[in-house]
Amino acid sequence: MTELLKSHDVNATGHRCHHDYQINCGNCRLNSICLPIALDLHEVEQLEEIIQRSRPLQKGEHLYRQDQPFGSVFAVRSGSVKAYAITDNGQEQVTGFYFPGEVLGMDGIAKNKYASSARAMETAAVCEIPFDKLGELSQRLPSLQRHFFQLMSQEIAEDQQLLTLLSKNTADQRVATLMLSISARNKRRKLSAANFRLPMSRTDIGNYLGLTVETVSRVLSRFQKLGVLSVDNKEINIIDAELLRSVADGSEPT
Amino acid sequence: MTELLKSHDVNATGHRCHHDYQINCGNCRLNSICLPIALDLHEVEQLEEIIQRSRPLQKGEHLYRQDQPFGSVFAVRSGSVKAYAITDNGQEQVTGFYFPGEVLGMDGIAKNKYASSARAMETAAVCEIPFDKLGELSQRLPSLQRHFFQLMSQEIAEDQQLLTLLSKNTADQRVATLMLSISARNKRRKLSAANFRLPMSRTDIGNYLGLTVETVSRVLSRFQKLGVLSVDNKEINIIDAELLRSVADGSEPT
DNA sequence: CGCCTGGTTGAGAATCATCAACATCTGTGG
DNA sequence: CCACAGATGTTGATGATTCTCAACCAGGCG
Repeated sequence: MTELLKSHDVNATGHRCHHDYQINCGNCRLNSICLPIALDLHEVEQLEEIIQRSRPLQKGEHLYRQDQPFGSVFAVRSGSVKAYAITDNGQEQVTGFYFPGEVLGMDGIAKNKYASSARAMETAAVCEIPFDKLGELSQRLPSLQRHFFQLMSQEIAEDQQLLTLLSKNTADQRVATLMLSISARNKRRKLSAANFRLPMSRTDIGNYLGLTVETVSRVLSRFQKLGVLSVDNKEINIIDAELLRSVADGSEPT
Repeated sequence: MTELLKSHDVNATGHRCHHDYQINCGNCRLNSICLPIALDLHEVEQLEEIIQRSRPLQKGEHLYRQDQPFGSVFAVRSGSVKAYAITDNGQEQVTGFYFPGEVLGMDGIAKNKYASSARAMETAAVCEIPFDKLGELSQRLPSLQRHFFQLMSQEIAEDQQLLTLLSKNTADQRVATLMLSISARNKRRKLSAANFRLPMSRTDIGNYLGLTVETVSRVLSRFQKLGVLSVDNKEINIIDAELLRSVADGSEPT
């Protein structure tokens, strides 16, 4: 319990230093994630010029809304964002969680309007990248064009993995996989892979994974009972990562 | 029964005329689907030059295989193709069905190797588009670049719709939605929206929709009993499209 | 302090998976 | 052209996982 509070402090500190308005792509700690390409200094400067950094968004504020005219894609700089779509028959589907360094909004390009809405799950800062300018710039910078093709391709590949998760895996496997995913993304940002705070509600987790709140809650409780991880509200502490992995890939019959 | 045979002939005829080797993008009946952009004549010619058209593939032949080095994206010219991925723990997941005019293989761009395999579900012809050349050409033709961004964005948006389907909808809704999707894609190709032959097996349908073969079979039988559609092996005849839609969106409690 | 949202836990119900038998279709070789 | 074998599809009976409904608990905020 007291252990968990410590890890929470670490995260909170991480936040504060990210809310730095002076940041640019060149010095951004996230650029190896957000722009994992060999853009040279001059090229980064050109990209720099089209990117807009606004004030941090408050929890609940929207980056964009479904059916609004598409204009920009967004890179998360700090905090976290969820994307969700409302279907014709009015049900909400969470389509993704986005952490610092990750890019969202690309589903709007096809129809020139956003296919989903995006809102901050906590205080968050984002870089807004106007897509028309990005297109122009990509005409001149082949590596930038290639990078964006890759980003979109990655989103496709990840969605397809998620399809498999929803289509073939049990509640245990889905929850375990999400925990591992968040852990891995934390690690990539040089944060703890074992301790983290979930920014989203149980309802959002369930919605994303195609499960009810109750099932998510039960699964997490069971994981705790089994000693796989500890749960204290939104604080997660992965105790036995190996076991969690074996649950996720189904080799561990829970 | 005899009625159905007739519709089958129509499809078969459609096939034959598509297996035309002389075809090019300019005269391709599918170009409004495959390239729904304002490429001018000269631009189409340039695209033309990089596209490769090989002999038709036999049923079961692969366009590409998972983990192979990524090289090209493919447009289906005739027949149909399924994409599927094998997960770490060895289970197969069908990630998509592709019909004439549709483009696949874009999941390979991110990691420079294909994230899935693709095989012909029946005799099929495809256009192979080497991606490095496409990238170069996109540098010079802004509308082509834009088109490919749109294509990939569309794939993302469609995958996310599929996520919703798997995550929130019943077996009935999933099957109904797939039938409507195939119907709509048929219609787009100026073929019958009501009568068509499913190129894929029940197993593939179930795999794609996250259901077992038995469930797919039962659902189709029930639909037939309810007078929504008629099923004769792979021949589908949509009898009450309105009812089918209401089943798909959940407003019809079957 | 108490309300309200969000989370947990329990009991019963429903959907879909599993297992099993049977039917039908396809294509191959006699 | 027919017969047979293997693959594919259908149908039924049973069972497991997850959902639904309901009660309860905890924490945050006016």
